[in-house]
Amino acid sequence: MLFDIDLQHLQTFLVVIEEMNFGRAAERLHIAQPPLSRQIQRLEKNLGVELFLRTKPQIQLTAAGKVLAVEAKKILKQVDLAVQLTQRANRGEIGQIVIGFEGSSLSDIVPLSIKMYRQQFPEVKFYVQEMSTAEQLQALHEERIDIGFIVPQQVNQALIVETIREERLVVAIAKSHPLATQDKIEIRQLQNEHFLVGFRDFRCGLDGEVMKVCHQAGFNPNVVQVTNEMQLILGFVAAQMGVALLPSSIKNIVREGVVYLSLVPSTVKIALAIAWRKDTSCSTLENFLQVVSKIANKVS
Amino acid sequence: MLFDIDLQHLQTFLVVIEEMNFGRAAERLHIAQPPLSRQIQRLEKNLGVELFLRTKPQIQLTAAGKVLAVEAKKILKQVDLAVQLTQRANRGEIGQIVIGFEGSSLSDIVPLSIKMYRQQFPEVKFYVQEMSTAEQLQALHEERIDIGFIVPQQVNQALIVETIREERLVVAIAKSHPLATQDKIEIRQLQNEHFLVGFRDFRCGLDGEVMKVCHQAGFNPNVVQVTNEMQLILGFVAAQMGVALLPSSIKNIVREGVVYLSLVPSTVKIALAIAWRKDTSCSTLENFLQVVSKIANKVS
DNA sequence: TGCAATCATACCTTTAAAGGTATTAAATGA
DNA sequence: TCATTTAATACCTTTAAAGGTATGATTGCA
Repeated sequence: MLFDIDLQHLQTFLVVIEEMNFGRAAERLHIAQPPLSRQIQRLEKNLGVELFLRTKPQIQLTAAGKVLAVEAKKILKQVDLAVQLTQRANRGEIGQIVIGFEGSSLSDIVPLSIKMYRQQFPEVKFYVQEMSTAEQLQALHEERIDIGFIVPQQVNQALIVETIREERLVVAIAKSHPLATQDKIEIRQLQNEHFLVGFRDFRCGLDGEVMKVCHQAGFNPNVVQVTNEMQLILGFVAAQMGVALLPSSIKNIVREGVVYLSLVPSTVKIALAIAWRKDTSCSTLENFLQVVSKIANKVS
Repeated sequence: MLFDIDLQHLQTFLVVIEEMNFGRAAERLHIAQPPLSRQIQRLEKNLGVELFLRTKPQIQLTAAGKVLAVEAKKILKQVDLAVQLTQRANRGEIGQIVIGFEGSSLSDIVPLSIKMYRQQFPEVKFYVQEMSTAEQLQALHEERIDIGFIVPQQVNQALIVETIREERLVVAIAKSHPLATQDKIEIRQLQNEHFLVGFRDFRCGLDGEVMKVCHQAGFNPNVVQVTNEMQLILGFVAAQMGVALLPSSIKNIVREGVVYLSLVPSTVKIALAIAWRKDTSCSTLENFLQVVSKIANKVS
């Protein structure tokens, strides 16, 4: 075999070099001198190279021995580092977390969670991307994201979904709009407005909830598919292109030209959930999940 | 022990990763599946880290496993390199040779030997320095040089001295000097001249031979200690500061203003020898010694 | 010449790991 | 539900290496 090299032997070899004396080296290693001699002999045999000249009063390193001395130190250092890194990864201290989110969660729970998590695990990297609930579920299966902030729904059993809060809905409407003078509004009052929604399907996620609310109020909303990005939606609202139905935490985002009206009755709610793969082997994620729960309890 | 990591296990681990299947990996390693499973288990136990998720149809790497996969590859590569380097050093293919020389050997035998040796071992570095025979013997003991080109003499038994050639002596004299018109000269004709010699002692080496030759001719030379460097000596000769007695191979160095006169009788000779440590463990040097012998036979 | 130091050798015991076969357990999928 | 796949477990043998003690060989030094 090519790698008939034993790290233990390399370590022993370095101790012998430090002492330049088999007896003392053996003492330092808490073994007798003959076993140590044989360990070095075995190393030499495995390499096919003589490492020491056994000149009597004082042994000497051969040229090859000097080369190996340098290399062995490097190897042991690298092995040590590898063990460290592996164990740290195991404890979730290093690595990365890719987050998907839809809607308003970015306005409070996601940044707060990341901030708190960072205090404990500063070396974990975050990648955050906005996508619809449906896209997130797909991305979770394909392992493109590690955790999704979604509107809860029935999912494949490979995933776990945990609702972390419920929010009331608010209507984002242009400040100049006639209806904007009230601060409460009923859904039926909006039946002639354009509803700004995302590009994707309406069967799930935030847009799905919007459709459901309208249908329950007895009308089919006049939707305009614009974008999934919350900031852009608000931009379109300000530009008087329509109204948007959003979770109330959106109120954290104050935007010129846009006002938020509470939707009545207040029983109309939308839930936010986190979803992740059941078989996740990632301690980074497990630790993050705990932080998210803690933050969710505080915020709501 | 810290390094209870077995390189064999790391290699096995990488094969399992490539196959992502214990059975196939075992097959590739020509062992049965249970021993392979145990090897991975042992690796995991030694690290204190789970590397695979044994999900049934398809195993998965954990986050820590992914980290180790990267590190293990690096380690194995480095070990491989270390073995290569050590073995090459053992064969004398890499390393360095420090040469000391006195007198004229630099004008032919040293550069020719280095040139020939380089063809076979291009990666060995050479360091060449001029010093007297006495200094070289000291430097050999202190391992500051690996081989010396000296005027042969009795040495400590830790060194080996091997004469490689004998040369006649020539007199380097200024072209303008009255004696420079002849092309042979007897030593007694120089008894009133200044003899340019090195800084160091006259009991051995080239300068020692010069003293001996003069004493045998019945006079005590009028010496001027200038420098050990041959090129500078020739410079002083050209500047008419005196004459120098040098081995005939110095004639390879043609210098404006300096002529070389053969010394008669031609029985007056000086030997050149190489010296090295008996306990040298250096294959680079052993190979170089062979080359030097070959060159010495050709040149003389 | 004999002593001290130092590493190698011989010979023994113990231990750990590797390797094998047979079987079990779990999970998927038809 | 049953067959199939796949890894783990149980149990065994063999082997290699580690460890020990006693002793021998070499060499420098007093």
